Amino acid sequence: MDTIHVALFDDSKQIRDSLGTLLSTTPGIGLCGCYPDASNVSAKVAACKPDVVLMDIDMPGMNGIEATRSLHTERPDLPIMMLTVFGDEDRVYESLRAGAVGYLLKNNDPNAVLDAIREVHAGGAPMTPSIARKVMQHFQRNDLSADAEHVALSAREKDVLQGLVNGLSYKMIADKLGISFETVRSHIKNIYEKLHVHNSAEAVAKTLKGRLLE
Amino acid sequence: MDTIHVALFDDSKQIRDSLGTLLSTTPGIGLCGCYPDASNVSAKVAACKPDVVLMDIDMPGMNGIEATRSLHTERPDLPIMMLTVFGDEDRVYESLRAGAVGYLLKNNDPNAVLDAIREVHAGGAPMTPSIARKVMQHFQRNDLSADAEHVALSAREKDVLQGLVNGLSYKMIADKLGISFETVRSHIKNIYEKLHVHNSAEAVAKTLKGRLLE
DNA sequence: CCCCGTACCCCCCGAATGTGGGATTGATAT
DNA sequence: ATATCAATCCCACATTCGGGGGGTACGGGG
Repeated sequence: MDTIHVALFDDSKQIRDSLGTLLSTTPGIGLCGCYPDASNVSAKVAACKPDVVLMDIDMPGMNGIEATRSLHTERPDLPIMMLTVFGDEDRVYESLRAGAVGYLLKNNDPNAVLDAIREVHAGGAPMTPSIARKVMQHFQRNDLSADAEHVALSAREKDVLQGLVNGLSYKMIADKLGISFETVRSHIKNIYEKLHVHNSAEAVAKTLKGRLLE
Repeated sequence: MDTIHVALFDDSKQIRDSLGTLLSTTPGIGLCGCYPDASNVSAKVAACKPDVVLMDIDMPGMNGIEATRSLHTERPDLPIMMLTVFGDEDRVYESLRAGAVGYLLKNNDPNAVLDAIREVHAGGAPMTPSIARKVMQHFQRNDLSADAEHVALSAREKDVLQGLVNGLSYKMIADKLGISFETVRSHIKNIYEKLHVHNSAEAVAKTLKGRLLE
């Protein structure tokens, strides 16, 4: 399978025509679907089976961000790349949060477009440095609190802690793990001591902020 | 201030010489410090006052990742860029988590190095698509749970919830906010109803996963 | 004017939690 | 072999929570 099948969503006929032609005439890349809007996006994608989706951010009806969110929820492994114009960083950022893996500027030169498609298909995430920086800020923000602590929890303690994070009561954790209520309490005591906390809320907060369950 | 001051940490004399020469002879960029190791990194940085730090990942003594973590904790706004060799994605990724904003391949051509420095100084985050994809995966992972919910908490409810996240008991929250214990309980009850949760652990988990306090 | 949401306060009661002791296994390290 | 430690279980006790009521005051919309 060496041809990358691409589906294109864009309300501008001009873009569809120019990008569509580019894609279908490039060896190794094929246009398998071309749509002016993203309504029923999952049905359309199911019909044309693309390897990569190009999605305009601005579209009438269902906009590209919502379509991306919906499609990404359903098909997390299908890479979606946004099409946008220069300077629309906020919405690009929103799109990335919604599940897009990268984006393309519409006025990019044809080679950049093709490169980006190949890159995405190969598992990359093309983006400009300024967007990457925004992403990085979110990415790093959490590590401030529990940075160096690196607590060593046993496997069983992690199970119990995961239960707490999921909002389960001691009894429910016991049932779920097939152990006794008292054992859960024991584990919790040990966990609290290791984390230096005194209640479940603080334990969960420390767990999530410090990514102790990864 | 149009000259970008760069500090360079690398244990290889060859790299220090070649990169150092490149940096000091380029208009608009200046080398303000050049060190073979990252011990006492914050003192060194305080001494030479760089705008951008270039940090080798591999160094004897304190390695570049730890140095980055320490420096980033102390000076979150100082951009740090890692120096590495091709294929070391895991450690690049770790570095980004530790606070670096991007990285450079050591065998990059000189123009790429200079471009990256300028980009970082301008607020960008240069990285290759494959690293960006890794970052994106972490970035997107959280939003799955509480995506569309977007609960509207009142200002006071957020105060109380913040208290829970900080591990405070009802009584401590009451003291901190200068309201009565019973009022805290009222707020908590309302919060639980809005979040559809039944205990503090679940509330904290939902809050942190869904970013409800931003 | 009345309704609704917000913030604030109060009571009761049963269930859950936090903390302080234990104990017993089995595996692993010394 | 002996110590250590994770994992399992148990009890007792005080405190905290969670859910159910109830209330006042204030302000903005309908």
